[in-house]
Amino acid sequence: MGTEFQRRVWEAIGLIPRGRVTTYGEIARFLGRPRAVRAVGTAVGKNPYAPKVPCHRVVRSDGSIGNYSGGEGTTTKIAMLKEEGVEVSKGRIVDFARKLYRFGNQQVTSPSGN
DNA sequence: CCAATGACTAATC
DNA sequence: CGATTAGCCATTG
Repeated sequence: MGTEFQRRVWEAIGLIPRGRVTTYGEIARFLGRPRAVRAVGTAVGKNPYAPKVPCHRVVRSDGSIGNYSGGEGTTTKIAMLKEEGVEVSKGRIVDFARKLYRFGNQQVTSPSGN
């Protein structure tokens, strides 16, 4: 199903915690192709695991909703986000900076932290 | 392989 | 802030 690249994108999306969102750029960077945002967008759009992969948690870099292929499109996307606690106002994520999820956010218990 | 496309992004007007 | 342009990359014909 799909290519390696696409699978990686879908997997990355699966790592997004509920109530949070991420951007195509973050995913692209996570995959090691920070300039392949277009390719990421295309891959997400081809995501056959619609409900399986929380692709609705992927928004634009400016906090705007972006696009969506399922249901009523962006409307459904916004509705699902709201269900998870992500408010959307005027097509933009409310408090985007705080809702944004970044990969590699993993806290590495620094051995000599400090 | 070349050309076109797309759930994007950043810069400019 | 809205509209346009150019850049970028994987996928598809």
